Amino acid sequence: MPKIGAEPIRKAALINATIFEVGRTGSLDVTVAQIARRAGMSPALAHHYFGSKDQIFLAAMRYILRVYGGSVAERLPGHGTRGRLNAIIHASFAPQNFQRETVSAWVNFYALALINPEAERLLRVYHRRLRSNLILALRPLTDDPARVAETLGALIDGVYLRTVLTRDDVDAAAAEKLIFDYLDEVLS
Amino acid sequence: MPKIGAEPIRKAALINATIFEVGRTGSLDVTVAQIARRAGMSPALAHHYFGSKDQIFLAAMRYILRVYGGSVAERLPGHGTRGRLNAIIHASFAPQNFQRETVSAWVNFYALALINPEAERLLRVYHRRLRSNLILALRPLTDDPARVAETLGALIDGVYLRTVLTRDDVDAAAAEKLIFDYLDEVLS
DNA sequence: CCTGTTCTTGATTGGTTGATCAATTAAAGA
DNA sequence: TCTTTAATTGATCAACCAATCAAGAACAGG
Repeated sequence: MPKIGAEPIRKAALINATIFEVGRTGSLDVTVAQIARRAGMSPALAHHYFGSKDQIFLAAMRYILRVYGGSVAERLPGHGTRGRLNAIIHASFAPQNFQRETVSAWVNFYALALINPEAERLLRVYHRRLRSNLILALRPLTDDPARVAETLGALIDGVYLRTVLTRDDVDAAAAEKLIFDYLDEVLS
Repeated sequence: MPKIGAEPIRKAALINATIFEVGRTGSLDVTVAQIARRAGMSPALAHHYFGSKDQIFLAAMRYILRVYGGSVAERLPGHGTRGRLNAIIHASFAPQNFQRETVSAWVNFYALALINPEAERLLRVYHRRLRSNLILALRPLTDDPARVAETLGALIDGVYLRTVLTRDDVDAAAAEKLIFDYLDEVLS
């Protein structure tokens, strides 16, 4: 079985398995053995490719952020005056982001960012990128794009968090509507 | 030493120690032994009073929510037309909420709510109470207090989360200003 | 002084976990 | 064919942990 070129395949499988297991258990309290078994290999191999459990988590977090970034990018520039804005908001409330695995990954990575400097750095990068995307989208629509972007970014995070944490029936459409209502009010 | 009436004192000490240790480590990955030692007793006693580690966490979460609720209540009704509103917002961004222990407790309890039904219930209660407080405060200020309350609540959560997660220098004043700017725009 | 209750812990246990390492298998290259 | 390199795992270890329990210590009430 040992064919050369297994590394990227194994790593991808481990990242998938990590997100799946974090989603299934709802916490970062998953063992390397669980992850490795889910990915169809021995725990020793997982350590071989990633070195430590922390590195596995960070790779999974990078992947989640990359997917989100990609989902924004592929919707840009969009159509119309608010095309860019709509694209970003729509990406943020895409069904993908409400899947159990994604939700759990985000919330737990937030917690991870509190103790792991690299996780914190990744979160910062994500925030910066979202912020500059929003400012670019808002420039033709308001006098103070920076301020509106700051508010809008926080609002997106807050609405997302409340939707996933305190709703049985996740209503992405309602969440989006709340954002657009805000925009209708603040843009004019 | 075994004086009668130790239970509430021991429990309080354990709750304090729990919040301290969760804050220190930045995660829920603290042992009962750590908590008990910090509270100046044996791990066995902690189990004796709370039954399980989960119950200790939930008691700590109840305490955090109660403190926040109290900090809102003691500022109400406030002065002037926006008195109630100012009070709630001011309580949400009080220095206490930016202490390492409090921040870590909140973020980790968010994650806990994903897997522990009782934690989720507690979070729901908090959200409901904040919501009805906001609606009451907004009734004389807008035609649609429910919608503004929903937005404002999410905005408070989002701004708080971003402030504590992606800032080295926590600037509570800037966070508050962002909230008030939103209100100035949407009210009137 | 005696008895029941509360308080308290040391010792223990059954189970788990991240990580290491030697050893095996198979492909690639010369 | 022979050698080097990548892939892969079983076995294992040292550490840690939540929970239990029996037993001791001290107080209150009678």
